[in-house]
Amino acid sequence: MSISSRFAVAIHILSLLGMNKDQVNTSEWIAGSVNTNPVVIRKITGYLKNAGLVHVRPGVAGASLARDLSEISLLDVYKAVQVVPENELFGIHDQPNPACTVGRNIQQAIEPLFATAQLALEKALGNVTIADVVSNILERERLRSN
Amino acid sequence: MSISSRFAVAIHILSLLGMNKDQVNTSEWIAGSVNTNPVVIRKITGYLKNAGLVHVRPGVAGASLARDLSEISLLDVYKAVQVVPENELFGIHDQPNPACTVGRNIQQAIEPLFATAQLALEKALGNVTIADVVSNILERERLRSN
DNA sequence: GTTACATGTAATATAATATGTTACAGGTTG
DNA sequence: CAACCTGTAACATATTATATTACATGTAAC
Repeated sequence: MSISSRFAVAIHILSLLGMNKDQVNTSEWIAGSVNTNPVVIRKITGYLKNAGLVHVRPGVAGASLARDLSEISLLDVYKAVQVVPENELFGIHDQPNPACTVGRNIQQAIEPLFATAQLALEKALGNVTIADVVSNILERERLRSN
Repeated sequence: MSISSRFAVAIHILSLLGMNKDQVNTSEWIAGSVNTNPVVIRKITGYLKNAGLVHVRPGVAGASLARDLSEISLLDVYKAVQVVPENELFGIHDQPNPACTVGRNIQQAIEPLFATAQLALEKALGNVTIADVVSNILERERLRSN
């Protein structure tokens, strides 16, 4: 099973906001680019707002960036949209048998190992910003027109 | 959402097999330690068998290691039990709008970034073996008895 | 202040998935 | 043959992701 595409959609949204700073980006308009329902966009935008990444206000059309794209890492977005429960990228089976040596120690033995792997993932996400994503998009667009 | 605990259970199983090499480890016995149904164990053991990590035969009681524990990394197990579709740790929304600059480039722009993060995760998992896990378990067990 | 329109959010529908369980077919050993 | 195990299909249940409808609330323009 994969990590929710909500993460990818959030990146899509932020890229749009960065490229259309002078436009009014309504949830319906964004939904048209992402190809989903406006409510889905509003929900995700809500996560981004709570994380302080975008500005949105009830009744006022459009979302806008709260920070420069170069100051929003993929990790910021990843955490904002909560696609993975905090420190629980890897699920652990609960209630192993305490009467067994392995059973009564496995959870604590595994936990730090999983945490290390998770941190490696997060560090990689922290090394990239949405500005990088937009640069990449623009580069690809340039190549298309040739 | 977290990665299936099937991964953690598989580590549990292999740890058991390593610590009880002289015993006959039936699916029912293992299930008792993991605290689940024997069929679940047999299913996971099947994955491990397909990956060449354990020996099991229809009709013959017990599973056993096909390799030394020090030669089974968490990454081997992770891949064996297929808790994540190949190269798709991160889900991507499909069919973004091709009429939009972002829509028609976002997938290809994001893909390599996600791949890099995924590789970082896998590399971390590759650095640890089941032997390390068992050592950790034994160390914790020693501390308990003091 | 009322009209038009946008966001926020609850409620619901549907599909996919994880986990557990029953049932049983087929293999192996004594 | 008898006892027992693994492999696996079939099914139940719970959880989750995504989409959708409906509507309450906020804002701005006229």
